[in-house]
Amino acid sequence: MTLRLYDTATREVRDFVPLEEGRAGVYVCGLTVQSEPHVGHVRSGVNFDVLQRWLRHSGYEVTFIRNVTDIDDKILAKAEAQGRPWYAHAAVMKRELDRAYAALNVAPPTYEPAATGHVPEMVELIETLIEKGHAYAAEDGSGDVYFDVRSWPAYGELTSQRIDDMEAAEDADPRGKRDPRDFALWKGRKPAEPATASWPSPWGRGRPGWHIECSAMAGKYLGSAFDIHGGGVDLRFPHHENEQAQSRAAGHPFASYWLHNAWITTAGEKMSKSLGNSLTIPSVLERFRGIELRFYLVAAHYRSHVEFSFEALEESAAGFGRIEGFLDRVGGAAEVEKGALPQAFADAMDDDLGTPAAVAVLYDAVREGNRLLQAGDAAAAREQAGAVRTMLDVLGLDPADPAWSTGSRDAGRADALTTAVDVLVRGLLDQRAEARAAKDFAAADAIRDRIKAAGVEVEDTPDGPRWSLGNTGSTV
RNA sequence: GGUGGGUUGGCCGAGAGGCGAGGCAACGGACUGCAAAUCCGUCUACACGGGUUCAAAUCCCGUACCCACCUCCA
Repeated sequence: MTLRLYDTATREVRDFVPLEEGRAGVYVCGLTVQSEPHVGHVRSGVNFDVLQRWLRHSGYEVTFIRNVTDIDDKILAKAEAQGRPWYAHAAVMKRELDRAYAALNVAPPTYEPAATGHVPEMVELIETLIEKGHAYAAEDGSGDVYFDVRSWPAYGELTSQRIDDMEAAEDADPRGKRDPRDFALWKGRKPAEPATASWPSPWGRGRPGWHIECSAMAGKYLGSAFDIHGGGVDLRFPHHENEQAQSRAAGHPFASYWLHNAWITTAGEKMSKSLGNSLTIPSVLERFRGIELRFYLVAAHYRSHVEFSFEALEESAAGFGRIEGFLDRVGGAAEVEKGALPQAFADAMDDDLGTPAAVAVLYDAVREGNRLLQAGDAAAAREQAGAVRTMLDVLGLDPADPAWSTGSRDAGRADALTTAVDVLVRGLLDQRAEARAAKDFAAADAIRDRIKAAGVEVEDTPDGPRWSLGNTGSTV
C-alpha cells in the first residue's frame, strides 16, 4: 500500500504522488508568536510532526517548513500593553513555543522562517501581482495594497465557496478597497504604530499582510510548486484560500495537497487566544509528562475533533503506562533493539495517517509480548519489544529517545534523584525480603505500605521486586 | 444566508455495506503468602424516522441536536 492522504481541496483521500520521486516538500503554517502556546497549537505541531516522521520512515527526503509569524496586530498590541518592543515580545513567545515543541518531541523543521526576515520576498511577490493585474495600491493614500478578488475567477475554489455567497466582513473598512472581500497584501504604516514595525516598500513604509507571508516563504524554500500544505482547519478560509489565490495568480502552481488538522476544544469551546480559556503547555506539563500528552494527541486521528479533558488524558496516560511497563519488564526501552515495523501498522499509517489503528497494532504487540514474557519466552518477547519500540519511534513516542530528557532543564537533577531514591528504596526492599523469607508478612506489608505512601509502587517479579513511581498523577 | 464536519458501548476513541479496532474503568478467573503487574474471559454499541439491499453503524431521503469557517485564530 502506498501513502494516501485526505486532501481538503478535493475532499477525498488520494494517493500521495510527489512532484519529484523520493522527495516531499511540506509547508505548515506555524504560529503567530503572541502568547503562550496551548494544547490546541501543539496538536497541529504534533500531527504534522507525525506526518513528517512517516514520510521520512517511508523513504522520502523531506523538506519541512514551518513558519513563524512574528509581526501582526496582536503582537503589537500585547507588546505595547507590556511596555516592551514588539520584537522582544515576539522573541520571548517564540522561546516559549520552542520549549513546548521540545517538551512534546516535535522535531524542528528543516527551516523555520520568520515573516520579518522575508519582507523583500513579499514585496517582490506583491509587485508581480500588481503587474499581472491582480492587486492594486489603495487610492486613499493609506499605503495599503489589496488583492483584487474579482480579478481571480478561481477565488473560493479551495473552500468551495462563491464570492457572492460570502458575508462581507462587518468591519469591512472600505479604505479604498474595490470589493469588501479584497484582502490586504501590504498594510501602510499607521502613525500610532512603532517605526520599527514598518519596512520600506514601493508603496511607502508598512508591513506585510498575514497571507502574503506564507506564499512568499513557501515559494522561497519549496519552490513555486510543492507537495503538501498543512495547518489547522480554521486556516482554510481565509488564510489558505488567500494564499492559494495569491500564489496562483502570480503564476505559481503552489501546493498539490492540503491537509488540515481538526480542533481540540475544552468544554465544547475551541481553545482560542481571544476566549482566554487556553490550556497552556506549561500548565498541562505540571500534571502530565510530555510523552503522555503527545500520546494522547497521537492516539486520536488528526482530522477528528477532540474534546480535551484531564480525565481523558489521565486514561490515556494509564494506557501508555502499560506500554512503558512492558518495555521496562523486557529490560528497558533503551536496551531493546528496534525491530521491523509490523505491516498492519504501516498500512494504518499509509491510510491517511491512521494513528488510532496504528496504536491498536501497538497494543496488540504489547499484549503478545507480555504473554510471551509470562510464558517464559524472553527472546520472543524481546522481538515484540523491538517492534513496539519501532512503532513508538515512528510516532515520536520512543521513551528512550534522548529528546525526552534533554528537553528538561532538570533532567540531570532528576537522574540524580532517581539514583538516590533507588538506593533508599532498595534498602527497604531488602528488609521486606528478609521479613518475607521469615514469613513475617505483616512486617513485609508494612514496609510496602510505607513505600507506597511515599508514592512508590512495588511489584514482585520472578527476578525480584521492582519499584516505579506510581500513578500519583493527578486526581482531577 | 453560504460552506464544511459531527452524533458509536459506563467513559475515551476507530471503522465506513457482511468479518466483535483499540484503550480506560468495572466484574469473574489464572498467577501471588496478600497485593501489584501480567494474561484469559465478561460487558456485542453506532442520535431518531423511513428507504435501498440477501445483508446497513456504514449507502439514500427526511428529522433533531451539536460544532467549525465565512473577522485575528492550530
